Amino acid sequence: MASENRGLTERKKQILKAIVDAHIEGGGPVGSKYILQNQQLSCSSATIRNEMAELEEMGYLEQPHASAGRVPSELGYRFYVDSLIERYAMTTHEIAQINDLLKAKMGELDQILLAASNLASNLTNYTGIAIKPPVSAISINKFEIIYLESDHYILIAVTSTGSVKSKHVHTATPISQALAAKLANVLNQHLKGLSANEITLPIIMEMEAQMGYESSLVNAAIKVVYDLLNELDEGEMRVSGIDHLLQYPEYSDVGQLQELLGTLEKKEDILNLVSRSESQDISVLIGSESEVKVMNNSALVFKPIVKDGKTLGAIGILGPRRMDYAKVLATLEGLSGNITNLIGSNKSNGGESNGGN
Amino acid sequence: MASENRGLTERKKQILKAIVDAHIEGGGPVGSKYILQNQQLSCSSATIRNEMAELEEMGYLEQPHASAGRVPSELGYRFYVDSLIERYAMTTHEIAQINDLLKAKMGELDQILLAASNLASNLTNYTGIAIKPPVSAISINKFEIIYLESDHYILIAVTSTGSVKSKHVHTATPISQALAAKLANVLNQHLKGLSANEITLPIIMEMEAQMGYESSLVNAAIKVVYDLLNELDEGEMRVSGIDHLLQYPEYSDVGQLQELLGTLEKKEDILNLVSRSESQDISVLIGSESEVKVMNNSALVFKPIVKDGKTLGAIGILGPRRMDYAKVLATLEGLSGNITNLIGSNKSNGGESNGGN
DNA sequence: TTTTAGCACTCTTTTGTTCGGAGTGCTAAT
DNA sequence: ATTAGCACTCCGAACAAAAGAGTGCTAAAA
Repeated sequence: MASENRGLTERKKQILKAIVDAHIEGGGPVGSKYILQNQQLSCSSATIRNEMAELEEMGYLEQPHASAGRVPSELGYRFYVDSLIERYAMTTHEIAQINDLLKAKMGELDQILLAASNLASNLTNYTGIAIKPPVSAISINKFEIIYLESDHYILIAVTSTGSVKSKHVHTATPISQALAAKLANVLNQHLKGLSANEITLPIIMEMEAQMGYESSLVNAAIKVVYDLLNELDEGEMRVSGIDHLLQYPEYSDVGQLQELLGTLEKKEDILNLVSRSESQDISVLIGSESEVKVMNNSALVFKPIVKDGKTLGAIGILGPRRMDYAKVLATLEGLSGNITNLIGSNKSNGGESNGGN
Repeated sequence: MASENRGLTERKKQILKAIVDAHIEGGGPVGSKYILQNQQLSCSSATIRNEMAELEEMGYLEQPHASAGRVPSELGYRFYVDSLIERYAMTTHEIAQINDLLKAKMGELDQILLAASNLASNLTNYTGIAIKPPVSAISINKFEIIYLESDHYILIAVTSTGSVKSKHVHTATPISQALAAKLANVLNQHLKGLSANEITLPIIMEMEAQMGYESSLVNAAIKVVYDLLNELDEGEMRVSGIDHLLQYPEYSDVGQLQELLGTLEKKEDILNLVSRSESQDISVLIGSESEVKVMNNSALVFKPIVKDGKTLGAIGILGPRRMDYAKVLATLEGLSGNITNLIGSNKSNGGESNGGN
């Protein structure tokens, strides 16, 4: 394939780019005459027609029906995105908007991601996606217990990613403030740094032994810890700006739109897709490149948010295959830069924060 | 109005109900002939036509155009919901589904609500909504500080509603474990039970005085507390199953659908609507009854989730005005019952839990 | 006085037809 | 290798006609 790309003459590239641009702009098939007008090419429409026929043969273009113009194929888009794109410079206004909104939301990572995807959606007029990938092999770095009543305490856990989760626990046997402290101690001693499947029976037994008479508390606590680790494992995804999709004619077909919304609701597919991507850079998935069947005439662009080598989340854009890639890429790039700044700058007074994951 | 309702003859009621039922079923206008066939009435279509004309005059029916059948008006639906509805009995299968899913999700209230709205959406085939109303005048019952490093601690707050919020704090001046404990102490002493606007300067001053040399810590902490209270104040709303909407012809008009999705995205309107409702019972808002302009041909049904007299959240259903009210009401009723059970039963081993709001 | 049958009328929806435009492919000339 | 020209194809808009559904009204029946 790469060698074929090389094989494209300068003029073919120009024509291909012109077609993709025009199709992104207008949505319909693009004809030879149109290109001739909106592009300074020193040749006639007939020549363009010939070139287009060749481009079609090579797989970069498609023809909806015999006497229609050409539409970029998946391969055509891929080529466009990979090599023809003109970087879109964000306006200062847009940059200011990003700064304002994200600064204001400087809070939990969830909130930042959500705000970012919202913003991305509004800036680009496509659908925004905020993703928190499932954190596999997560562990707990610190336990803390808040004693409330004789049968009621709150178990708090600080995870290895720095986020804090809590759970209310109601005990069958009465506890005291001191007992709660002791329990916290035992938990910290034995479970620190362990992930869900590293908590083995021997460890539990030892903890029970150490708690003596109150060993029943251990069991309850362990169960809660386990639940907690599992919850952290789940991954989340939130979508914003679906209404934007409706403005594009490709989604005026109710059936397909419904299918697309369906996959957006199910979430697993996209969540998998994003978390399986090992690249830390922007990914562009066009149409059926992404095993998710439904996305045939859609494209998904996303950028992971990375800190200290760990992927904490991702923001993305979902839109029609003919989306304005230049703008989308620039927007995501800009946003992710801001987010990374925001969560990287630890020396503030308010400080970065992570609430319940 | 009530007197007008009274004025409806038995036959008029029967006809009205038949029309609403038929329209809910089919979606289109309902004609006199159709009613005659699907209803055992001892009269002819002409009589029915006369009755329908009268019902229209009284405001219960509408005619899309001169020679079409009749469609229930807003008033017609209202009457139907208020007095004609046959309670829909949930199948045991549905009940089992509810139990399974909710039990499994027994975790944070957010999660329960979300799961419930999801379930409601699937059971009814409309769009589900999970709402956490803004908790005005919320206060913090307990502070706790987890010391991490010399310039980094986690501030944890247990709110009056029992949920737990946390924030990482990075300090400008170095702290110690002991100092962190002292700070927690001061916070607990002075801020317990206060809402955001009850934290006055004198209180802050006194706290600073009490902290002596380390008074700068107080300021930073207060700011965090303040942020935290504000975040709690926000209210949240999540939507599931928008794809269901597309199956109803009333939403095949892209423009209107887009508007509706727009209001769903904005959230404030619906959030206001729900939190302003003082009833603890199921509310049914039909069309323009709810100031939200867009919902002209939609209806919103929601049920608050109440515990100890406090509204903790709400689950709802959004769908076309001609929705299957019987089923929707029964589903929400069933779900809310289960949720109330779930969060009410405090004496379990795993226990109810509230993570970061 | 209420109900009913019958019929004329209205409005929508569907279907078929026509027609123009846009765009291509091909061929022959440059 | 490029171009002009032309025949051909296909789609979609516009229009007309027909079919269907349902009403309102009138006059007769109960």
